[in-house]
Amino acid sequence: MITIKEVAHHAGVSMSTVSYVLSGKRTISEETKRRVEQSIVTLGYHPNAGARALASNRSRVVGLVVPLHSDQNMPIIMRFVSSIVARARDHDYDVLLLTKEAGPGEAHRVIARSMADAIVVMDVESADPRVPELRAVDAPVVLLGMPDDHEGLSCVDLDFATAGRQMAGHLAERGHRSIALIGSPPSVYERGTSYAARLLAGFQGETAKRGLLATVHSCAPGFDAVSECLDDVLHPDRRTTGLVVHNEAVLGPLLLELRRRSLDVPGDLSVITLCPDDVAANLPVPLTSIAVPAQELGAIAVEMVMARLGRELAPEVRLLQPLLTDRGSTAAR
Amino acid sequence: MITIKEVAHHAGVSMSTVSYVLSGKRTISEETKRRVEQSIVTLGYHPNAGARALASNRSRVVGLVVPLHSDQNMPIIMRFVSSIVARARDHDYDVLLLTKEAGPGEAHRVIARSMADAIVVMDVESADPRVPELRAVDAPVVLLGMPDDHEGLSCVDLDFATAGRQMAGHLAERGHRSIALIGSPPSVYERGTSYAARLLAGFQGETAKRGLLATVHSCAPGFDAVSECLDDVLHPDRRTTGLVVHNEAVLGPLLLELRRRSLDVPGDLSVITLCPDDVAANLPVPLTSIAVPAQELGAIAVEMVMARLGRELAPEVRLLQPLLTDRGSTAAR
DNA sequence: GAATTGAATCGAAGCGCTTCGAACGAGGTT
DNA sequence: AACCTCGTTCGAAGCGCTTCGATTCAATTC
Repeated sequence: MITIKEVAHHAGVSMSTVSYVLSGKRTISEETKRRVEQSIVTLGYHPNAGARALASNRSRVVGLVVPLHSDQNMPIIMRFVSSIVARARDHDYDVLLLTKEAGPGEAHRVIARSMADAIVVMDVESADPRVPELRAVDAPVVLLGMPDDHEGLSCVDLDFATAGRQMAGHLAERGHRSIALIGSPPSVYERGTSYAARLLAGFQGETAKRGLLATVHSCAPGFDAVSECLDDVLHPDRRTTGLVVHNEAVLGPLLLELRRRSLDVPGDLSVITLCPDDVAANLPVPLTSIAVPAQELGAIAVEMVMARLGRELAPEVRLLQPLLTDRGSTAAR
Repeated sequence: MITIKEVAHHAGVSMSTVSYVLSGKRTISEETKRRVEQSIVTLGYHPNAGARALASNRSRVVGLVVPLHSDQNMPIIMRFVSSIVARARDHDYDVLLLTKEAGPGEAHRVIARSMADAIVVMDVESADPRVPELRAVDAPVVLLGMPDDHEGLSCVDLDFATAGRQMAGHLAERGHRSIALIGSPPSVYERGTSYAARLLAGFQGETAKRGLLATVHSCAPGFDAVSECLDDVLHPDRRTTGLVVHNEAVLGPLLLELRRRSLDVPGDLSVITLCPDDVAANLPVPLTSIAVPAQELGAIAVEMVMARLGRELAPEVRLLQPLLTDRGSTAAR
């Protein structure tokens, strides 16, 4: 293993000079810098992370708590992870993979052991049991998702309430008077998943305000469940003409089932959804949708965490405003 | 921060004694051990990972290279990740998240910097460009997937050739004489995805051996592509009675299209597939299938990597034997 | 020309841990 | 009584890096 000492010797300078070339924390003459960098390349030097962490009291690692068993939304979770890793690397940070399933102690463990300098937590729920423990973690913590009680914690999320309002409004403006929200399986609501509840609240607020007839349906994944749910949604009494779908896993089967029933989108039924843009665009019928800006949310989370690494910074909640893309799956009536 | 020194002082022993209590590398009297453990709890001591890594030359971290952009199969990728993290934690190892997209240098980087002790690589392809670089990494490396040239590297994978044979055999034994393999889109084969090619080889070997009439079809996702593909598969000349599907994305649309054509499974057509068990079970028609044992594959990968951490061990290829679950979607004729 | 300044570099003291040889008794052997 | 053994424990030397004065030397100032 090549050490900084060997580099120093090879370049004819002291260890500290090499260190300062690497960190840029003191001015080094161009000439010396060049020689040192040359030696580093020639010898193939790689700084030892453990030694660095020990001496500097910084690991250059962020811990990321990922829900690995989450029954659905895997693709979108991956998008978050992917953007978080990429942004972290931009800051020359690596990502330590922690799982939600391993329990709440994990964040504390990696911080206490100085394995990571900060924590990003995904998939935070309304009444997330992890919140108290996270509040006690002695390092910057940023949550993706917004628990009801987020005092003292920094959060980033999409403004789901506004999204719910927007989607209901979009249909209302096109003359729909009876619309339905197809949401996640009951388990998701029971678990108190914050985003589901907030979207629901926004949806119901808007439909009430506009005096629409609105129904809400939980839907499990799988063809049978979808078919059953549709039976319910399309009950003739209600003459439902618009669907707001907040359940990515169900989109494919739902469109299949509509086709099977010879219901045209948007001729017979208008459909609007909230899901990643490429999912909405690549369905059998492209859907008008609000995107979950996973990329941006992840990037913001990393920025927030990085900003809090050096200095003490007040906790902050950032709600991204939804953006609606019209793909022609909603019609006027 | 509580250090081992403070623990030692509190327990009235030397630092080294505390260290040995923690590592178990030397015998310590019951009495002393008890006192030290008590002090650790009382003071809330957590060993500093950097210091430990520096002194012991071991990071207790494994690097995991994950394909984060892979457009499909996210759920199954998560299954792998999840089992790998869990098994690694069983060995008191943490997982550093590296992305396939960040390029091949990543594995080398984290090893050279002693950020990780070993590497697990997911989603390895036939002619994976990463293979040469991985071979040069100075640490245990285990691949999930089997490149054509895997000399000097350890690999774990499902035995796709046998799976192809089994599925063809399963239909043959039920009296089918003309069967079709519906595979992935051409792009997958062109990319040289190792598993697709191996399954194909097994399938063709078995059908040849048994003297069956066998055709092979690439199929893109989407309704139209599936319908077109089916036109081809069901060409009257061949009187195809059995389908082997190796393309998870196509399963739903395929079954739907068969239904639309009033073809009963398994009455008119027997279908067998390779996909995760819960996918096979939750389709409109539950399908007899071979599962991808992600859990086991991940666990084996971790075991292999751990086994290679202490001692020098020869590279090894482990192919898990496929397990077929009958869900009644194939009939005798 | 002595004093001051400032840029560039050096030296050494840690950071918190592991590990190896040495030390120390107590008990058993000759 | 001198000598081993063996089970426990201690001391100290690093592991490779960062960082904080201290130092050097040339340029500038009075």
